[in-house]
Amino acid sequence: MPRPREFDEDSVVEAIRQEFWDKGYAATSVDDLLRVSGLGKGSLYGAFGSKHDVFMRVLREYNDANDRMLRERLASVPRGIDLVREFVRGPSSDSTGASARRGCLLANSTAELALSMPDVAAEARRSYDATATVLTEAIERAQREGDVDPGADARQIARAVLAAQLGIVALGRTGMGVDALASVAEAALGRLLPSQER
Amino acid sequence: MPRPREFDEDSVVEAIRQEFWDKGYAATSVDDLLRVSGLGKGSLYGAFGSKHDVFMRVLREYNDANDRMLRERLASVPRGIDLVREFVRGPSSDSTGASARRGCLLANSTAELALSMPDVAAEARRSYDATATVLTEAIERAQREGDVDPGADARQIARAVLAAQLGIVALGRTGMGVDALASVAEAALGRLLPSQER
DNA sequence: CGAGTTCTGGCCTGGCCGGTCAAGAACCCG
DNA sequence: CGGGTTCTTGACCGGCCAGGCCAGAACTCG
Repeated sequence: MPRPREFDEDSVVEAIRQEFWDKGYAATSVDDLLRVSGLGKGSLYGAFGSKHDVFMRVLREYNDANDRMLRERLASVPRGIDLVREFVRGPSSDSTGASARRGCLLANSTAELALSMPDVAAEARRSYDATATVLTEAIERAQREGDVDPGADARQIARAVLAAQLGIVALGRTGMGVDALASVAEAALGRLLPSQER
Repeated sequence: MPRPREFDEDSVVEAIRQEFWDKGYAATSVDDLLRVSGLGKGSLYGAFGSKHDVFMRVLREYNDANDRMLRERLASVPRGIDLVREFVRGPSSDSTGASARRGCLLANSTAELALSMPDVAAEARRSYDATATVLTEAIERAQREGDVDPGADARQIARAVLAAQLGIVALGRTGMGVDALASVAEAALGRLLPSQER
């Protein structure tokens, strides 16, 4: 019996995600959110709550989507080690460098907010842990497939790989060229995963 | 003949640095800066210019101090490879984890602002380049000292080490425990620098 | 077609935003 | 001790901030 919504919740979340991603949390005003979503103030607050609530929702959905994508890639990739390579090379795979400059919403948000917003820090831990878990599985598979030394601690390698990728993302944000970025990725890969068949 | 300043410029810059470091750029108001510095508005604007100007000055001095410290450590450390180890372990060396949570002012600022403030991005490139240069020198020295494979590309290793450290800093900001952080550092070090004598 | 429920747009508020400026104080030099 | 210069204080500006609120619209179901 109620009046139905005139907007699609998912596309609003996506539009708002773009805005937070580009400007950061504090630099994005609620008016910005209204502009990009096309909503009125009442609708936004009614559907999502405060600015902080919208942001947490955006961040959670972003992380969930990333983790899901990573899992799907792991299932579809020919060898476990390929996922790891893809993961580390990802940030430098855009030839224009635009997406490298943009960085990762989670990494940006953590750097900006983790100290003052405990829930952002907790969400970051949750998501990075999920990522490390998928990477660990990929590396264990790579060990079974003979691409990684079976005696190594897969979880430790996974964490080192995650750190390297985060570092590459951070460097990419400086506007450093994608070729230089790619060479960092290759250097890290070559040393973190010294497989026999490179 | 002029009236002399009543404040010490350096200690004002330091107090303001703490504030920007803890809260980020956008979340820090000019009133915050006045409060922590004890200055009146006119004095602050007269001495430093706009909020943006103060911030850039703080950031530059922070980076310069870090690069200078790294150089000094390179000069005083027994072996080149020790500097690299120190550098990667740094973020996890505070047992309480407080400084790990705080992260690095440059990394935080780059993540928050690089896209919307080109001068921040440029300053980040400059500083990371300086860091990579010192690391390269340390690794070249380590090659001469027999701690690193002399056939390797020192600059490439340096960049991979820098990326790993940046990643560890990023992970530290999530509030992840220092012991886990230290194990990431050791995993990265053990694989990036497989010296014969570990 | 009326009652009940939710959604929508935007007005309103109190306060904080970054930044300017004027008036007077503190100092040095002549 | 007076003139010149810079520094300090704090009032003030227009505008934007996040969020509250409300009047009315859109819909479903009885």
